[in-house]
Amino acid sequence: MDNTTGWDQKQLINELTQGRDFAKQLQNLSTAPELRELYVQKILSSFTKALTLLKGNDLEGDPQPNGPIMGTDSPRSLSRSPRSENSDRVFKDQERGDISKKRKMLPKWSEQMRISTGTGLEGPLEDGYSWRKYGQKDILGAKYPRGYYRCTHRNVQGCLATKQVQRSDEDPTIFDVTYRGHHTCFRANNRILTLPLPEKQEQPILLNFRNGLKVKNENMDYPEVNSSSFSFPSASFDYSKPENHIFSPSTTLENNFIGSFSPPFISPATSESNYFPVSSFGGGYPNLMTSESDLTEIISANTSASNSPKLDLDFTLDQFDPNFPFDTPGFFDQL
DNA sequence: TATATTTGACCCAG
DNA sequence: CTGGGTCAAATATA
Repeated sequence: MDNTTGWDQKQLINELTQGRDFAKQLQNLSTAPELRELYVQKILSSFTKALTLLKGNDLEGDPQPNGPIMGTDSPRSLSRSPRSENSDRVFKDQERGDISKKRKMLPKWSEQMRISTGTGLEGPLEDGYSWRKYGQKDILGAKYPRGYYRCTHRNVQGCLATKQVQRSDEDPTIFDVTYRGHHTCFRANNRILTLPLPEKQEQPILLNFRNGLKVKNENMDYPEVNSSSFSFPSASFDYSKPENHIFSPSTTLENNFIGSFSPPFISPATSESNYFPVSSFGGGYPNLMTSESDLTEIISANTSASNSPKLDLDFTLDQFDPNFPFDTPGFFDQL
């Protein structure tokens, strides 16, 4: 481990310690849900920083996940045609390398969701997006096969989002869903989530939120760190306490959400059209975050698990204010 | 018909 | 070489 990456062990320890301390404080907080969120924030920040330190700077790359790289589109699908016979593998060359790199760069995170058998919800696990299955594989040591899904709109809009669904060995009610890449397709307005057709889709979604299990950010390189990620029990969210919160309809509502770090605008539905000004997001923060996308992933994943789509009400992208107050006190704090 | 799933083969990273 | 991820022809479904 030559330290060429330049991460400072001391700093790393510091970050981790800080994270631990915040967690402790969080533990001791019996009230003030807002403060709790704040600490969760800080913990996240610390670990994110620590991760960044570990990864070193050579890994960060990829400042623009959805950038023009895609312009080269998938050489595979294009020149793939006749795979049979001879030829075919003649012209793979550099294009392949390109693609595999791309694949590696795609942000990845996973969620575990439990379903109750008998509700009729079994495989698909609706999450508001439309997926198309493109493969299934038996995984070594796993009892159940893993399903591979990609966004339905890949061809039309080049949306590279994919997910894998793996049923747990011992607990068939638990599905491990790993998402990879952002949705770049437009089609998904929150409407889809907010007013999901009849009931078929609604049920699963609600179920997810009910049991909202855990969400973890996965960097592949450090699985151990990931395993220490946070879980958000169903009740991580109680705005049932008016207390001194001014629960006024418009303004405060937003504030409230933001303050408690549950930005509705990053709900699973909106996150795909996630082209909000990144600059304002990571602007003040150097390259501490591996990449904005990474962070975004965490956020969206979290919200998807703990935030009911019903809460989105009529929130639409149109309402999204580009001047979103990221400067909310405590937001990423000193990140 | 068009669109989605199934499924065996292909390809690449480790 | 092996295992995991993907492709695309065949098949199923609307």
